[in-house]
Amino acid sequence: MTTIRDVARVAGVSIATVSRVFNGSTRVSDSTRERVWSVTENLDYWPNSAARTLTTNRTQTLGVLLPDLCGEFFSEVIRGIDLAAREESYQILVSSSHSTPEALVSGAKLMRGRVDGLIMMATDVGSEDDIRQICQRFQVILLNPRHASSSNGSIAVANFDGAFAAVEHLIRLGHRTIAMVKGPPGNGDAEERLRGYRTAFDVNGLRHEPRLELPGNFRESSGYDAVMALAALDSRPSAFFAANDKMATGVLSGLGVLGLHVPRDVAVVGFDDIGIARYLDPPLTTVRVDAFDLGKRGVLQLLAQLRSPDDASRRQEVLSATLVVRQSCGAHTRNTLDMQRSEGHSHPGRSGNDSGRSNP
Amino acid sequence: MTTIRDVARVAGVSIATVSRVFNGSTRVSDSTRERVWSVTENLDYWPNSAARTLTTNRTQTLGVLLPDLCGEFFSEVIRGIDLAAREESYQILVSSSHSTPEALVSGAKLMRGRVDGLIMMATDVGSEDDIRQICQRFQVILLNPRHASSSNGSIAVANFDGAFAAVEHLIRLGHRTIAMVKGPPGNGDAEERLRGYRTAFDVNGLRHEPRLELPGNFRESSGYDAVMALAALDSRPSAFFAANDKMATGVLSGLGVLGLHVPRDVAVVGFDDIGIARYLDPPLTTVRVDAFDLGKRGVLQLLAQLRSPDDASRRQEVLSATLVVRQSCGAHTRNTLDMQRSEGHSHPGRSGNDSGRSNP
DNA sequence: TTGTAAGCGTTATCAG
DNA sequence: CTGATAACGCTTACAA
Repeated sequence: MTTIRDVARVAGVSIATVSRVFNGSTRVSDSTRERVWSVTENLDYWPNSAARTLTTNRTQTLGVLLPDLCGEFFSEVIRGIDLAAREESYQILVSSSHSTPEALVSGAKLMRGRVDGLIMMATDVGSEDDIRQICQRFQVILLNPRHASSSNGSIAVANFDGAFAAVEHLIRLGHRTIAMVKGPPGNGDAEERLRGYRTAFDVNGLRHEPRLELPGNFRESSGYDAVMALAALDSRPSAFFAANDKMATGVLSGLGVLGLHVPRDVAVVGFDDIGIARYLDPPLTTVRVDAFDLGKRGVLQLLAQLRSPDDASRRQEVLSATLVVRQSCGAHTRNTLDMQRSEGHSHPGRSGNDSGRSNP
Repeated sequence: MTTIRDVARVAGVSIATVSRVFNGSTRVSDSTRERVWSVTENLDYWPNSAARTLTTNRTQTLGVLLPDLCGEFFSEVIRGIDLAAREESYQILVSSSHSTPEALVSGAKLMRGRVDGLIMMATDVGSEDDIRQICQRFQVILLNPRHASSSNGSIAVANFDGAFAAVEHLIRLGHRTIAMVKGPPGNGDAEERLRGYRTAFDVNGLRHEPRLELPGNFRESSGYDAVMALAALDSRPSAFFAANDKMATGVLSGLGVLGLHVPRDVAVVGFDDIGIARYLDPPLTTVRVDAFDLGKRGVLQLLAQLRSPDDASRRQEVLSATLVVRQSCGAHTRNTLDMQRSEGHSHPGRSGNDSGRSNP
């Protein structure tokens, strides 16, 4: 393994000079510089980044701590992080699939000395202490934090606003009995979405009935189950709001089994706008969260923070969640299949995910 | 920033002893061990991984070099890598979005001294020299390599076999005039799939007509264009084989516009089995490549290689590509929509991507 | 069982 | 402009 010493020896200079050449110092004569470069080339020398880090305390690397890499949403977040980081010549060190706060901390420990800053998505049950522990060692940007505290930069997702907009939209369409399939208890996103649901009723002078708030766990099956649970009731809801798209898919299945047509008999709205949402039958009205942008913004804010670490004003950004109206809510009158087709073709090859590259 | 020295000083021992405690050496008295741990706790000391790397030459990190992180396929690969790595207590250092061989090399350079090995997906136009340069510095596993050479471990994708199976399936269904929408020229995957297409004809004693081989670029629009290009012809094909699912989607759009029903009038088969394939109308028959498994296997093989570096026999694995028969090829007689529904509900919450966690 | 000290491959601070 | 040399934080013989 060739080191800077080898280059220095062969070039007949000191290692300090070689180092200067690599770091673009001007205090090197042209002839020396050329000689060093040429030797470097011949010896095919690659500097050791770890050693460099030890002295400079800089890594050109951003740590990414995620609770789980499963699912489209996280993939998109990672993609956003990666692209933004690459743009700024940073690499990313990923440690994911952390299901417990302890695992999160141990992942963070391994990053000590190997990253300039951290982008972190806290777990559902994230212990505040553990997170604080991490935050006092690294420059951190929290993605979708439980509680935005001013001591850390963060990018929150407008769960409340999105849910509110979705339910208000249903109310505007004339719905009064709107069921909600909730997310898992203790999950911050789920709670905010539920709050948005309830508030939409309040604001419009309506009452939200507890019996219409059905348990769910973000999985498809719980959407299905929710429909079945309500099927027996006397006054069935005219609309369903599911706390995520997967459960909305289950709701569609359940309604199909019951012989109910969507949106003619029942309206359905989801949350997330996952890839398949527009391909469902009928295309799902949902609330879109731009996961890619979430990651990208995290990087940009972290980099800004790294550049002015003393700046105490850590920003708390909020990523908007926007209602995407398709067919499942009944707002459109067009034929469902026609719409699906035309939507599929109106932007050929222009979807955000379309890299135009081979798969694989 | 507290270091091992601080711990040693406070605990009243030498740094060597502290180091021994952390590294689980047995040659430390119980009392000392306890004292060191307690001081570590109090000082809240986290070891510096970079420094440790410098002496041990081990990083517990795997480098991942990808041409591009866009698209579902790569996300899945990353996910497979991440999960497998995590399973073995490795972190991953990602450098992606490399469009040129030079960028790939510069990404690799930055990994010098920071990874134990590399998982690399070579670019379409990957210069052999650059790749060799990288391979002689790191333990490398090549994902989906252009040409599997025995000097490197690799996981190839059975593009040829998959395409062959797809086209043969169409032939068995009675199709004789089968158009192919090709991938971009120069792309290894595309070329192999084309070869599979042609060979299926040869093997069955049929002739493949060049006029039925249409240009494509892996984007949706080129599938659409291909259909339009053939629409004018006298003897229209009874089936389309697209080199990837995105183009197959475009083909479906095009046929829809022409008023042709799939699969009654024309059969369509794609390649990749991207997430939406089963939700298309009709559900797309395609060739499935398990991207997750590709990444996972890469990690496992790399780790095996790291454990016996001298073992000259670098394995060349091949990842199978299997035909997934849905409705678009016409092999099934069931009602299309019924099938979609039942498929959607028969495995509620059990899809590979379903983490059961919040999105976000 | 513990301490001393020589690295690991760089960068950075001095003199020259 | 260039060269010694002391860090950087840790591991690991080698001694004690």
